[in-house]
Amino acid sequence: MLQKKLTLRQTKILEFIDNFIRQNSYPPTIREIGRACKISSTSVVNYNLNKLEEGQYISRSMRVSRGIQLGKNATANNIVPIPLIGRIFASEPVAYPQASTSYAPDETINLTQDIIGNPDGLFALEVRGDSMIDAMINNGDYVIIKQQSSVNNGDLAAIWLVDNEETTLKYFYKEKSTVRLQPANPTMDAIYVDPLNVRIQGKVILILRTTDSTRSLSIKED
Amino acid sequence: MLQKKLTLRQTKILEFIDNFIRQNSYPPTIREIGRACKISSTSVVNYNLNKLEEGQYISRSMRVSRGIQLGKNATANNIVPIPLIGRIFASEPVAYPQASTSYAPDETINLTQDIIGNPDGLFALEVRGDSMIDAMINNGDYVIIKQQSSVNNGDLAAIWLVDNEETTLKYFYKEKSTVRLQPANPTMDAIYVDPLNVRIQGKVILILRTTDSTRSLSIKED
DNA sequence: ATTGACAGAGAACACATGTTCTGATATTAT
DNA sequence: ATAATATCAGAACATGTGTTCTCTGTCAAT
Repeated sequence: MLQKKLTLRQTKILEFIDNFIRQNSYPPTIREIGRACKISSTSVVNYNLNKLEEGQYISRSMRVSRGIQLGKNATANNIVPIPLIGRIFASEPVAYPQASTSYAPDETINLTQDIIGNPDGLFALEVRGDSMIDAMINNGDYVIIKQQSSVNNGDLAAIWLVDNEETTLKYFYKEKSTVRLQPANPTMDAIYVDPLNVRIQGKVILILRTTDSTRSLSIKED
Repeated sequence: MLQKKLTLRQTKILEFIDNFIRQNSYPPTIREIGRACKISSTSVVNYNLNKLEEGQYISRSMRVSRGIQLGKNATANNIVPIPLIGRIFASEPVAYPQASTSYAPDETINLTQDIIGNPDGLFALEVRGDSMIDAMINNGDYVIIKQQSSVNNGDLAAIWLVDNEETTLKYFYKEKSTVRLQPANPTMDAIYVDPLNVRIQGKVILILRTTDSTRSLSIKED
């Protein structure tokens, strides 16, 4: 899809719509747009809105007041709720999210789609204890993990070590006959384990750390 | 604030508004609500909307079509755009966001309000190089900082060291006559500096790390 | 210079929409 | 039971709001 060039006025209108929705959580009317962008005529606003719709910057619902939505060529910031399904301790397995269609976990972490990308199969874990310090992850951090049973070389993965009966977060490298697990902290040495000993639980997508001790990460609870 | 009990009709209305907004990204009109909830009279819808507003489930903009927002007793996840104003290098000062009213930065990081709390005075920095590794912050991480000229003891702060001419992120402790800057990594020692040598630039609220190498943190650019 | 496409201004129209009034019915307290 | 209060229905009203029409001005191509 060719991205059409916008006139100065159209950019101004688009920005105003974006800000207006962010501020009021409902879209502006044609006249409100005109007032903000110094356009006296409603038809001119209407004209430019149609141009914006042609370029997929917005989409309009005809004959509907405030019937403007931001299109895919504007900033699309959908909120994605990520279920917080547990905490990583040193020696406990990670509980998987049940594949229930109507997931309604007690706690969720809300992020925007532009940060986490495809939200499918994502879940969040809270890190407890210092067991993950070799991955440069602190006590209290949240890790957002994409659930998958294999990862590429170099990915930071959540790995269940069968023998040790513990989950660690390390960079994964498959070598000839062993698996090298490289801590993120360069001052620490890698460990080498038998492939049969590793169960890949997922790939770490994001690490979230709130550093304000006066208020912990506020999470929606029921 | 006491949570008022809702009638069946009010719950139905609230649910409809929630779904409608999720689907259309603009709020419904009074008549649309009435049609969906089988209420023939607009005044009855209006009446119940006022009740919902009293209970903080929604808030209304008087005399505005579709002037309904979900209140704090409903699910309220406002997206907060945080301007990305620069990158921390080892030996460069941090540029502050200009206090322009019409802020329209080239790049923003979008988070939800429940994560970052009060969005005032927030800005984001990208960490470049390994200079922050003693704060357990990696190259490529994003730090979200609340702009303030003083911090409490124990806060993780962005500090400009005048003599060294560099910005570091360290835990701040004011002691009798010196300032102790404690790295987050417990294997590293604290440094002690003269209070006159430190310029507090802000307090670190959040650290964001994308670990997926195949896709970097996508940020809105113009 | 002439044309045609594009952008804009202003006015008018039709209808959508929030508001308000009167009165009826249900629910609750005393 | 009776009064008081809450909820509802219907209608009427004023204004908000999208749409459309005509006319004007700008700018590039011929």
